[in-house]
Amino acid sequence: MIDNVNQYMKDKTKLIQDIREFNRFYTRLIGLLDGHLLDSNYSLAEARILYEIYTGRQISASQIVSTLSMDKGYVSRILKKFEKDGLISKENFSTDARVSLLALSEKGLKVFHTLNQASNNQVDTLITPLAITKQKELVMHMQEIMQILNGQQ
Amino acid sequence: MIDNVNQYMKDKTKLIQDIREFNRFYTRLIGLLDGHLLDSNYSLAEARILYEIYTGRQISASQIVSTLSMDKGYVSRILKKFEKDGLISKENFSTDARVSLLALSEKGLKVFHTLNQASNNQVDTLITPLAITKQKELVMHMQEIMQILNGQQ
DNA sequence: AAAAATAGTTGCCATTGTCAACTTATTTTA
DNA sequence: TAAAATAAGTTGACAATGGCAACTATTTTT
Repeated sequence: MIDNVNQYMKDKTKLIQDIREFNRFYTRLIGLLDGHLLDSNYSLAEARILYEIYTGRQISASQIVSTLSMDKGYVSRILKKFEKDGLISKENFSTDARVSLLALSEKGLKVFHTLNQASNNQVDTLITPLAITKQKELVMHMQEIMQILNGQQ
Repeated sequence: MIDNVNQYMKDKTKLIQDIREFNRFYTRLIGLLDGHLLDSNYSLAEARILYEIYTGRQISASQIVSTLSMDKGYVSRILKKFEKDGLISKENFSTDARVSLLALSEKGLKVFHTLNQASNNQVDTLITPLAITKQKELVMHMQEIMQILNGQQ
């Protein structure tokens, strides 16, 4: 009985180590990918926010804050910069005057597509050396991980 | 023929989108894990360097620079802080006077273990809700991803 | 032996990010 | 329904992070 508990603990410790190895691996990988994204005038944080606005269409600042776990002051400033650069438009949310809904302007969409294309190219470069079957396996494993960690997709 | 090429492009575009979705997912996850690590006096960059010294034992600054893709000036400063805090010792490398070999001191080891334990606990919390079989599957998928992206493990 | 390259340090500086206080609007509670 | 609590967003102040280039001291290359 005690031995079973011990064995369980050892197994779990091993699993935790393995997960952390992956985390380090992927931290490095993402660091490389994101680092070189910075040929543009936009930082990683900015690109992430831009992405949220793009997919969210009519998203509020506080939604961005919570999905990206960023400081609201920080997000506020970035949004201000986006406005100054003409990347987004704000619209008053009908039923709550505290809230503005954000959307990309023409120009914002253009900037987004540029960044997006750059990111696509990086991932393309990453997987191009792999056989197509390997590429598909890779994605499959990624989706499984998301499924497991999310409960569902 | 042309159709085959088109189909191939479409498939690849889809794969790239899927990979980027995972990257965003994992960026958020790692952000959450690392963010809360900062109850300590050490930043993520510092923790990563500490980890490299721990596992590398007798590692040089330039090795850290290259494995973590960090600026050498930045690394130099962090190492100086570690020395000031008494976390590391430097030893002259016999055959090259430009190089020092770094190792954790007693105290450095203690700090490392504290940070390490905190990280372990976070991962533990992450996977505890999962059935053990799911935990094992999770790790398996992670290892497959590393294998695929690294060519070999 | 001169030139080029490498390891590491330092100064300078811009960006990034955190925290708390504050305003305005909304929701909850008594 | 008035007061209190909460939420959205802004702003000021400031610290932490990190990039870049110049520099010294070695070592390697030509």
